[in-house]
Amino acid sequence: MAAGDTTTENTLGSHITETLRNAIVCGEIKPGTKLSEPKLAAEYNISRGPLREAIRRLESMKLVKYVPRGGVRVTTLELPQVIEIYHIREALEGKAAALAARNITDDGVDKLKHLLDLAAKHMATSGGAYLQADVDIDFHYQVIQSSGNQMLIHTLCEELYYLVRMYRYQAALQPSRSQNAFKEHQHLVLALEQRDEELAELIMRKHIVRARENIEKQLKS
Amino acid sequence: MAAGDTTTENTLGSHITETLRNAIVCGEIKPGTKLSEPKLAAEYNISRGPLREAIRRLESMKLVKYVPRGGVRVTTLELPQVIEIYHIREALEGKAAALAARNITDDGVDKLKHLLDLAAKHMATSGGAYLQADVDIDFHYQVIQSSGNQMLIHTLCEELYYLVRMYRYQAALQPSRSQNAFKEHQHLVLALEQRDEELAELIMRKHIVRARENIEKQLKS
DNA sequence: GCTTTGTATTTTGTCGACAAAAAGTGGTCA
DNA sequence: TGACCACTTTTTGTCGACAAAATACAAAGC
Repeated sequence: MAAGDTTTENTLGSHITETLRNAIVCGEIKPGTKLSEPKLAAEYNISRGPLREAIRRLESMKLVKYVPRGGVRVTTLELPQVIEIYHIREALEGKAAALAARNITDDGVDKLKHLLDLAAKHMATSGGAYLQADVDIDFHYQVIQSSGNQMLIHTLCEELYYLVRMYRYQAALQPSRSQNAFKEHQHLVLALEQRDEELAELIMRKHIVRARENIEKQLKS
Repeated sequence: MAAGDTTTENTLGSHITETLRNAIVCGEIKPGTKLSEPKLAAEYNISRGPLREAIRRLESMKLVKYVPRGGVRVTTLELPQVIEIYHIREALEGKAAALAARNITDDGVDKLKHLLDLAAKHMATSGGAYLQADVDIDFHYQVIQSSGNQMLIHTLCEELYYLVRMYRYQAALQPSRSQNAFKEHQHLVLALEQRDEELAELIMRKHIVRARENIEKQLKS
């Protein structure tokens, strides 16, 4: 399983949160579906209390949209929303890269290099499908973690990234940009190794801008 | 009342959320306090159901910290956390300014100019206390709204800004930087009027960097 | 045939109660 | 005196039930 999974908390509420979160992210519960509390409670053999707690948490991850007295519906990701997300990623991950350049340890750099190695092997064996693999997301997670900014880490990894994953599952990105994306990651590691904050931020921002442009281009067909 | 207040939703849960949110932001419930569910429920004459819903929402605003089976405590803002927040603001509001330069209407520019006028009057009458007034926050809200990015607007205005306000209430910022901050706002409006994305982003980022540096300097005494 | 109105059903919002876990209390023994 | 243990109290997690609101549906009127 990829990075970023929260530890289980031994309570029904957090367990059902994870279950529903995965189901939504992976598309098992389709976008636009209305989440009926009685049905879900029956399905998972729990009462509505913990279920409502889970729904509130999914709401803060923006995976569902809640209308008072109207129930909740699974978020539908249309192109405009995806573009919005990528603008936020550009700003936030750019800053994360800058902070990482300031705070990353030699050990952290090694971890990133290791992930690049894994990616290279993966691309060699599976015909260049870098972006579809979890190793890409793992790379971004590692950079974010290296920023040392706890609130930034939480905002990105526990709130925004579930939406990113959700989009990936339903978009099934073409691997066309894999070669470029991989090289951009290599550049970023170089900048981080030199502790160059401005360059790291610039590279990360361009990386995400290109990803967004690729999505826009792709979704016009 | 300042901008950014959510509309009431006619449900006990959202009502108690607003009540508690205001109480925490204004410092009526002190940082570090444990929120006891039975006591709060008795105090506000509601059951624990809606109260728990409110707590989950406050959690997503990062106003309280929740430990499973350990209850919730009101967030304590120490200098490191405040610095983290300002780094995120720098990235997010910088991007908001850039998007605003792209999307703002002439009407939006007029609104910002009107806020500058209000600020000028306020400074003239109350001896330069610009930053302490809500008109400063209103200005930032208006810029963010002009970005047109709904998710960015929500992230900043409904999640991050309550923490910013909370810090303001407990820090009682000195008005020393008011003159400079006001001028920086003027510069930003100029850039927005010219629809210069890069300049708007740069000005906003510098503006927030300076605010952060001011806080760091001030809190070393 | 389409709209509208009134009824039935489902669903959400809210409550009070119980069980398990945590925190607090007091007493015993080294 | 201080550490450890048993017991009590409080608090959290969970459940089932009820009322109001929303939805679905059927019959009546145009």
